[in-house]
Amino acid sequence: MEKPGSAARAVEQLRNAMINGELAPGTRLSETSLTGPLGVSRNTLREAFSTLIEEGLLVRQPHRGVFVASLSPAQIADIYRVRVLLECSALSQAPTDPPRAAGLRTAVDDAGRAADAGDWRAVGTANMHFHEQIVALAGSPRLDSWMRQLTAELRLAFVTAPDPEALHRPFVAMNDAITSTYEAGDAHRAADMLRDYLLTSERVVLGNLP
Amino acid sequence: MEKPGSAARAVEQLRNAMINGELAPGTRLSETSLTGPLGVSRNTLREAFSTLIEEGLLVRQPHRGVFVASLSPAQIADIYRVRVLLECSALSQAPTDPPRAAGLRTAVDDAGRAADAGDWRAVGTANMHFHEQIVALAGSPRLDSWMRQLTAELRLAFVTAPDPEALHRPFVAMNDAITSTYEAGDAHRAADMLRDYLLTSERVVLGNLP
DNA sequence: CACACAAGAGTTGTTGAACAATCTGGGGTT
DNA sequence: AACCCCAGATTGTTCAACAACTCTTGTGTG
Repeated sequence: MEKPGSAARAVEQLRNAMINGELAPGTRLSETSLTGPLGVSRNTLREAFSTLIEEGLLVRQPHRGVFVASLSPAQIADIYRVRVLLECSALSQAPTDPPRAAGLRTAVDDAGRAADAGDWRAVGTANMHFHEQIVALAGSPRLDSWMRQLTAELRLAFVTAPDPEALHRPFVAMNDAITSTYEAGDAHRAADMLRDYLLTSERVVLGNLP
Repeated sequence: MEKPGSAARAVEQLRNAMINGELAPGTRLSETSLTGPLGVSRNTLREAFSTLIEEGLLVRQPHRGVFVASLSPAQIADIYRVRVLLECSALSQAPTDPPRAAGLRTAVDDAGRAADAGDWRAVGTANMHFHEQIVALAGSPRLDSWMRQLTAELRLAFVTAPDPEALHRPFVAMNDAITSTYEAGDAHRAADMLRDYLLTSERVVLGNLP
């Protein structure tokens, strides 16, 4: 068993609070007023801030404080540009003989179950997991880490969306179709589908901003 | 003018010390014994460590200390896999009408001058700058940031090389050729050349490990 | 009324010290 | 040689204090 350590625990709590929407983008995180609820000292809290800043979930304005990151349309467009590059490359170069679709399939199934239950936040989580699994096909730990960072940041754009169902539902079926195409051995066609998928996803996300 | 702040200054000093080879990979950085030379307190030093760990230049072994990262052959192979993906994509999709080769050209010139002077460390710096400029063609701030991180880590593999000339000299001419091909408007051929370039570079780096 | 400016409060940046938790190395025992 | 235990050293964490900076407020001046 791992022993998280106070700093790592604070990081986890803050990250979950942001993903669950309890901390809206743009809100200021005061150091002194957070030491109490998190039960850590100011120094440890600053260390937790540092890692979250490196992950892009927080931004620091010197001598002014740290704020929950809020993505501009330009930043979202940048994220999708990178996603197209990473995911399509990984999928089109993935082995097809045999295909390694186990991770994709479980993510798709999770998304389907969550959609049936109407839990759109869980659908979003499963969808992000699906895309992380696509990048995992490249077999690069570094790309995996970067992709996790991308999905974490992108979720900040989800929590403020007024219509989460519109944001996540259309993509469950697309995930299934892409996975099936890849399982059938046609990685390049799956990658083409994925590219279209990402472009429409970008439009949907940009259309759901405040 | 910017006012770096103590933590940022310590980060800069440590990073330069690593790039210049004064801190060999694998050496242990004791907290107490570094507060003196850097003139910062232990807490500030730990914050500096945190950022360098996030950048991949240091690694922390819990309750044992922080060490200068040393790249395993597998990690170097991973870096080159990612470089091929990023750089070749950026170059093949770069605009050719007109080509935006100004940044590339200045980096090539810098490398040439440093090679004439026999300053191989400066040649390596200019070469890394060349590749950062290639990724910059994609126009993505995020990719720029990731690429800077890659080059910084890769330099850790350079400082221990027994023959720095063999590590950097062959690539000055190749940079020139790739830039000329791109300037002539053939981005795809330039990308193909770059791919071969990177594969041979990987072999050279792996052959120059301790 | 509009505006510049100074004082004040509040927050962040940094330091130093203290204590707990953990690793390291050596000595003794079997 | 293998094992156990202990002292020393180092890291992990917290606390308290002060300096540096920002923002707000209030005041005086034109």
